[in-house]
Amino acid sequence: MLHPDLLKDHNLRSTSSRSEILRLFETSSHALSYSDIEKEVSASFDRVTVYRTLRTFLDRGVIHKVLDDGGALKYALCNEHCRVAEHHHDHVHFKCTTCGETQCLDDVEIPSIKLPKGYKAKEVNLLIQGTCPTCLSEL
Amino acid sequence: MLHPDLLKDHNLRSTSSRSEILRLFETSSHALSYSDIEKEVSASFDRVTVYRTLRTFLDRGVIHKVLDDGGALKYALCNEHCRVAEHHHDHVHFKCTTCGETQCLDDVEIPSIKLPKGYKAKEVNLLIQGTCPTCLSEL
DNA sequence: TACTTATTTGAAACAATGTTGCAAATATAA
DNA sequence: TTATATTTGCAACATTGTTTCAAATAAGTA
Repeated sequence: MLHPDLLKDHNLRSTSSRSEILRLFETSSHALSYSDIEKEVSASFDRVTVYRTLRTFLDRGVIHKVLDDGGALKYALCNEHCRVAEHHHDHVHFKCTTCGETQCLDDVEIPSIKLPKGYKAKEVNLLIQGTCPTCLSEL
Repeated sequence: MLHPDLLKDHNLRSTSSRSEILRLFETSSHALSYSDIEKEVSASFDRVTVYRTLRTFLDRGVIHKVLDDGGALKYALCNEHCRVAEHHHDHVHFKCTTCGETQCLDDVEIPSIKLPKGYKAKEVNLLIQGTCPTCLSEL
């Protein structure tokens, strides 16, 4: 499941910060916030480098934003469905309000939404909040 | 359309900061961020009071959060559909990436989403981004 | 391999967003 | 009018995010 050439594929120079941060995304089951990443790499890289790496990954379509209704934005790896080639992006994320983790639900389709006249949609984000299977089973 | 007793209705003491901030929401056609509000009331009230008023309004169900994939969260007045009484909250918002304004689309229904087994939803937020009628007509 | 150049990084400074503790001020009820 | 619980302002702090610029480095070329 690892993509050793994901950087090259996106025309990005291979640097240790990018490889390391990419590895974090590849091995995480849930979306990561800046602070999640900072915790892991603060010994090796500067804060600013983390922010810049995230922005670069976003710009090149390596990761996408994951909405959060709390403090900070989160990010997750793009899959085949959300390549730049696609004419528009749909994302469904589930945030567990108990453990705080947010997962991409790639298999859930957003039914087509009928917008009022005059609105033109480019990107659709659905954030569902509730309790995840793990936390539900621990109640 | 103004609710002079919206504060009393929510068991909130009537203070000038609350009335003023509530008025901003009632007269705005789009969701407001902290900085939108701060711009209007900084001469009269302290920053902290604005943050605390927003939190109080959220806690009491006067306003709800409006997701944004950029800098800061936004807020908008709750309507009849999103009272605390309801067992769960559904929100549809449209953000125009040209003018930056976000509107509540109260008339748009979120079709029911089938979640994978084990997930329990409490709140659903749909953020649609694109171009609003006003900006479309100015192209 | 060594050189060249464009890109990336770290460090410092700054700006915006958001929270907490505490004393002073004020809304409401008696 | 007074008593009390709530709200406010202020100071201090914490987190999140950006910009500038010089130093370091990745990658292509001689």
